[in-house]
Amino acid sequence: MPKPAAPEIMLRTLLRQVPYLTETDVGNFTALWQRRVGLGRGDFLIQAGQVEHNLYFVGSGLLRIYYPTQAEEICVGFGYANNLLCSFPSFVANRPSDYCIQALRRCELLALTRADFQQFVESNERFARFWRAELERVLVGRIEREIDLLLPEPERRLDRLLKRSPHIFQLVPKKYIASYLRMTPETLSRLR
Amino acid sequence: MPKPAAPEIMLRTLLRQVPYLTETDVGNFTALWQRRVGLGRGDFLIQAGQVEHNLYFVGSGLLRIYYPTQAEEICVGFGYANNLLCSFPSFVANRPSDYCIQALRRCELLALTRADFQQFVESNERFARFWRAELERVLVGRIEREIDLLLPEPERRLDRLLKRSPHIFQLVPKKYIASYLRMTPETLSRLR
DNA sequence: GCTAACTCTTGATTTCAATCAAGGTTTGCC
DNA sequence: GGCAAACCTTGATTGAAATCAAGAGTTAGC
Repeated sequence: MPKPAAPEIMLRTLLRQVPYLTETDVGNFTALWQRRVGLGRGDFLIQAGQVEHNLYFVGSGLLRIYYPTQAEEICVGFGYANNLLCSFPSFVANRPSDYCIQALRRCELLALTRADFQQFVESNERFARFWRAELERVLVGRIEREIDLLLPEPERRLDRLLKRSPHIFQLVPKKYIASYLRMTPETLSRLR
Repeated sequence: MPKPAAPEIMLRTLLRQVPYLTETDVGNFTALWQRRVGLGRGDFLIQAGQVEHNLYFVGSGLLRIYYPTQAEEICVGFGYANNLLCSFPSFVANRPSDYCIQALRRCELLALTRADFQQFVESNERFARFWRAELERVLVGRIEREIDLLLPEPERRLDRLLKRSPHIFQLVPKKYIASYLRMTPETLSRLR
């Protein structure tokens, strides 16, 4: 296996794929991601009630985003290597998070503050366009995910996830996938 | 009851609330909404398989957005007066819609083509900011809706909708609300 | 205003996923 | 490498919501 590239390199490489961002844009933006965050298994990136002040880039590791209720913890998403991650409603509205984000294994992240991020978006028209496209992409993903959750049959929900994100079955412990699919680990196990 | 204002007036009035849009921005934008669409009860604004070329503004009436499956029609949202409406994934990605949008009663809409819309967003930085803020707002709404759907108890799902959107219980036939809440009309009825 | 279609409610029964329980396996950590 | 904790699977039972069914109430359209 190749040694994973440093997260900064990977972030820069990914941004260079965006055709309308200039090399200067990419350089200026990646320069803002100064803070490195390391997490061990079980550590929290954010707990419910805290305000999310940062956007993160996952260099390596795996995290889960969950909504804690009195009865249970409902898994609503995962953080993978080479993806952005934050408690989004808290980040954009600057209000306490309803969600917890927890490392499921050792993780390495880069962090960028909301203030730096917002200032950059406001000051760079091309980057604003990039962010708009990202928002649209994520929103479309959420809308598709809504269908997954509305299907009454556990089997159809599983089918859709298998089609859309087969890789998570290799990465993520089944019990979290079960929660994400709104079923018990037993039900998921029996469907396989 | 006051006679409802013409949809153009209402659209203009709403946009004027946005502090960073100038009067000229508002005027230029509303001028693009030329086409009026009238629908009768049961008519379709779009059917699954068609590509959504328009963004709509609902002047009056009520519509449902649903995902048709072989077994059933799953309701994923509603269109109300004074709101924007479209089959979003189809509209932004220019691909066939997975959804149908149907009038539940007589409706009056304004339409704007994707081309006109995109061109305006690209050409007006203030408006691009407005659209970005809209995307963030809608995305946060979707994320909250996801929790609603993940709650295993029908009662808790109903509770959350009652808190978030009590008005829909006055506007929308219960059977569609039941589908939206992932339960049968019988279950919804018994919970009340 | 009348009629027909649609809607909502209530009751009886069935079904399927949750729960409870236990054994075997894998993973993480010292 | 070995131990402990976490994880996955399988089986038996339970329970809550779906389904089936019927009747009352409401709405839309002529």
